Amino acid sequence: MRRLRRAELPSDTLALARFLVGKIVVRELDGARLSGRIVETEGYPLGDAASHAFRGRTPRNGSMFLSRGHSYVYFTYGSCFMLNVASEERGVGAGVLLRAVEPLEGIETMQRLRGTTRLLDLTRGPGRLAQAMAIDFALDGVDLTARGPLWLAAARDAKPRIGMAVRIGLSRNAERVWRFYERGNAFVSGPKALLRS
DNA sequence: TATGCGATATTCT
DNA sequence: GAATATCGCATAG
Repeated sequence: MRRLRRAELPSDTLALARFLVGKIVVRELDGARLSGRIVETEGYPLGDAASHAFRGRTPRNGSMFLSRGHSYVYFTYGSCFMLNVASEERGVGAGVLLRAVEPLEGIETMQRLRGTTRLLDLTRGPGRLAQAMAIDFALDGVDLTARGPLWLAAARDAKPRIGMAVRIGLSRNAERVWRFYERGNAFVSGPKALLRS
């Protein structure tokens, strides 16, 4: 697999959210390799009231202000880690949430980490995806375009057919169509009724 | 298949 | 003290 270079990443948050669908997340864990093909993302662009960066920089969201291609990992609902990709220039706070992947390598390890063998429950949804790939605060702020424990790889197959939909679980800016997904892929999370195109 | 609710901790008000 | 970029189990239809 070929690692993505920072220069390949679109420098606009929503363009990056669309670009990442079909790309691959790779997790190097104790010499083993876990990987998954991204099938669903959400953009949290500059000025978005639903973005963690909206009210400025804090200790929690600092990684959103790194240059694009760095990870931003946060914890919510008392039990779920979420993996995001910082999406703008250094000093600007914005990001793309990775909501779901399709498991490729290391499925047995993911099953152990998740405590289930059901393939569809492994990485469908942001909290599950983080658990399946052993992602926590230790991976916050990592450069995903460099060699390391977590990185992004180029797409393996042809460009996916991309659909758009509203984001999940928000109250502010909930009507914005800033979720991107691969059409027809069973690993896309959320109610089918929200898929608009 | 669809909807509802409790668990859980970090952050900001 | 309230809200939250969720999950998994429960119940009903």
